[in-house]
Amino acid sequence: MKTKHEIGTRERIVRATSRLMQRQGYEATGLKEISREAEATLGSVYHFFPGGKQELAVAAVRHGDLEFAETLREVLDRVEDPAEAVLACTEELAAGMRDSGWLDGCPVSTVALESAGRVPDVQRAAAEAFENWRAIVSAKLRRSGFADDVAEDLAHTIINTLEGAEMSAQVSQSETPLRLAGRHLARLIAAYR
Amino acid sequence: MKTKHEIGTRERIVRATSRLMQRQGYEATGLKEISREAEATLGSVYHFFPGGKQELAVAAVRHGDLEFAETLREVLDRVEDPAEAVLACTEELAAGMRDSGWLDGCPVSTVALESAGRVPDVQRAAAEAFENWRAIVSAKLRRSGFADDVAEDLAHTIINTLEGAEMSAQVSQSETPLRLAGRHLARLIAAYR
DNA sequence: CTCTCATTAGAACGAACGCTCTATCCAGGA
DNA sequence: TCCTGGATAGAGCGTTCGTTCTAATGAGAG
Repeated sequence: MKTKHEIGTRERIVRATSRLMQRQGYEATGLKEISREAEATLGSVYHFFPGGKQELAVAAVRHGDLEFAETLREVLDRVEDPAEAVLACTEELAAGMRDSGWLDGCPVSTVALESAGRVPDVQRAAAEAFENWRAIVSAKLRRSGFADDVAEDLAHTIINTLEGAEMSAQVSQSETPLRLAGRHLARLIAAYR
Repeated sequence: MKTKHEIGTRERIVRATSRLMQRQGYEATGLKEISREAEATLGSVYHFFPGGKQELAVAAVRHGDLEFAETLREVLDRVEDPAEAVLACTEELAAGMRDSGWLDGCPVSTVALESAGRVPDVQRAAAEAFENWRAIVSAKLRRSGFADDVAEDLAHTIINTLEGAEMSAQVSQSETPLRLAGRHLARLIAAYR
């Protein structure tokens, strides 16, 4: 049975992996570091993830996927107008980034790039994350009256621009890229009205 | 003296490092692998780069910076209309990505994300690369009659959207993100005319 | 109580890591 | 001709890597 009141060991391991890989990436994050951070032993890590580091990274990417999907849904539901809603997303991202001292970027993108062409399972999980986020944005646009194909296409660029601006903001330690992305995406959405 | 006819050892090392880190990132690329790929010995690597892996990564990022700056300038000079020119950039990126079997993404972004908050020298070099590329796009927009501040701001989002779409294209192994980015950026530029 | 098995615990493995070090090579100047 | 110093060469340093393995633990079922 699961430990009743406190958080389960498996979940602690996944969260620690996600947090560490968000900040350091896949290669720079060691299993001993993960087990230390999760307050679990190496034995527990391999008990829950017999597939080792790769299986662990897939779980971490899925965790980051769900995590960001939830905040994305929340912000998009809070603001009615889709252009303003996307703008609100950039504010949210900028705030999170700044508050972490420019340490917490996208929980998926670093691992995604490192795994591309090298660790297929992880790459697939990352692609699924991007696709999930895109679907959330696409649904919002359709709810706001956009035609299906326009919404699908726009959602691609919205997510990708957010990703690019997030990376640029982190590397340059400035909110400007995200603020400009918000303004320009709002204008783009308005242009397709 | 430099070896006369053939390419210099130092240059071979930088190119090998840039190529390997483009595909594998900073952490996954070893110094022995670099020296093997560059057909140089470890002694030569440390002779030219006494600062070790970090100094090597800075040189590799600068190399990727200049490399992409050149193709960017070339494409933007070839097509007069700025919206069509940006579209041409996405075609160029899509072609390069596809032709490499989705292995060669942005020569800077993977290393940029890995180094963020962990290897300041490399992070700075990556930020400078993004800034250089932005300046090239900004100059093109100004040449096409855009006001200075509009050009500066738009250039930010153009580069960041290209980066995001490039990452998405690589991870999903599809040209679609880049094609859509081109179409939407063209529309955005037209909206600011 | 005893049995059972999911879970915890951590020592140990071979391989690879970044880096240091000494030795050698060899073209150009004196 | 000898000397000098940039360049090459690679063995080996200590450390850490991902992984494997055996043993202990401990709560619930019978």
